[in-house]
Amino acid sequence: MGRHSCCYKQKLRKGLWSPEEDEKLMNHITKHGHGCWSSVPKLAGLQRCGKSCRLRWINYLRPDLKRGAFSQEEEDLIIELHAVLGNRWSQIAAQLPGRTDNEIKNLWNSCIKKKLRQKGIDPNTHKPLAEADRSGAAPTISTERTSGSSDVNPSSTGALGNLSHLLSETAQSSMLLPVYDKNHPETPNLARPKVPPKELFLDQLTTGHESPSTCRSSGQTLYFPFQQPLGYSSESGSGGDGASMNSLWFNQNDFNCSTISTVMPPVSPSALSTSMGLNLPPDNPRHGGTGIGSASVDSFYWDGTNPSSSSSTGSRGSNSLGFEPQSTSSILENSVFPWTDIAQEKDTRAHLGEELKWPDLLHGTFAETTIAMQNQSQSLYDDVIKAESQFSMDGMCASWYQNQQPQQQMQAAPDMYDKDLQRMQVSFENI
DNA sequence: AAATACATCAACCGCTCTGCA
DNA sequence: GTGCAGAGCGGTTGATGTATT
Repeated sequence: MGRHSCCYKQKLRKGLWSPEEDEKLMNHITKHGHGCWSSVPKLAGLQRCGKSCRLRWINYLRPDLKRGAFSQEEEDLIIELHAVLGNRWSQIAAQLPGRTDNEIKNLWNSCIKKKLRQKGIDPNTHKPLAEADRSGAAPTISTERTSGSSDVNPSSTGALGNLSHLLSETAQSSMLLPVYDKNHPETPNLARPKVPPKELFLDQLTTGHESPSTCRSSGQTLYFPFQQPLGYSSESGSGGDGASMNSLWFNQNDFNCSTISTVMPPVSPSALSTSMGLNLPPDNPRHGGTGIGSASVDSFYWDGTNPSSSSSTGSRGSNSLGFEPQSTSSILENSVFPWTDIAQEKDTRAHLGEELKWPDLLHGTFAETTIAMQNQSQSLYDDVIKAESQFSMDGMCASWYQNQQPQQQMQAAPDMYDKDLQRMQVSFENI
């Protein structure tokens, strides 16, 4: 264990940051931005390596950081995201405004893991411990870098692991997924959104004509425009008996769009209905989110070309669901992100109650709290914008995407998706 | 009150990825 | 195509705080 290469050149400080160091770094970045991190310590007058400065800024000094305890909603979201993403903390953190990957990682390792085990859930597989034991399978979400970092192993268990089942179920759930067909050049490739949109449904995947390999997130997350809340219990009061617990887990037989959609914040069907212009058939329990396995979605599409109409062209069948993308602010106003208020409230309480830390003094905790409250909506707005920019689907969003996305983001899209698409492709080949 | 165990969290380390010359 | 440097990520460690004995 040697000192990091960038620290060899000179004797650099290590360990905890002093208030003076924090202030120097804060002042420097506030005035000049961080620019090249390796030059920050020199410019800021710090005996630290750039890496250390970066870490300190990202994890502690950044003004948009949310401090205080995690809300239950945040924890639930982390669990759901972890089920899909594995130990990709940075991607999980991207879904939690104001939270850092380090913070989430610590929470997971110190707290959530334990809670899940107490509930009888294997934190690695998100399945009941008993079931995991029976299968004798190794944890599907590896914690060892040598085994391909922390990717979810789709060949065994876990949310993505159920994708094969999902694909086989798509006769009853023609759900849109980003797909790419190299044999069909006209197929809209997400990586090249200028190609005209074309609706592709999951059932096309099952024909073997389509590969999901264009669905990719690069340091980002897969996004799906709908969400069924998963049943991870907020409370552990049911005890550790996996059979009696009220928590739900990702079961291979239960995987469906709700599982995939866990990468989106929890959104109730009603919220979708009211907030996103999603028209849910009132008497169709399949859309009611009554539980895992009940969320199969019939032809479910997003008509980006006609955002004002919920009965726009392209719907398939009488029970097709047309929904329209509304403005993000509208979505927020309608509480599509239900944790927001709760988290804010809890965070505010935490702010008021907890001992002031040095950065709080630097920023002025109370002022920051107020500002944070004021900025929360904007922050979430930005986050959603970011999320929307990362989400793209064939046929569903291409035209909307073209209308909404800045040219820069469109150009960035190809690279955004390549890596994880490759991973997914490999995974699918192994199914 | 002291010792010990446990929990939490900030920071470090090594690795991979990416952009550039 | 190759090598280098910077950025970023995830795993791990160690210090500190808290609870328990």
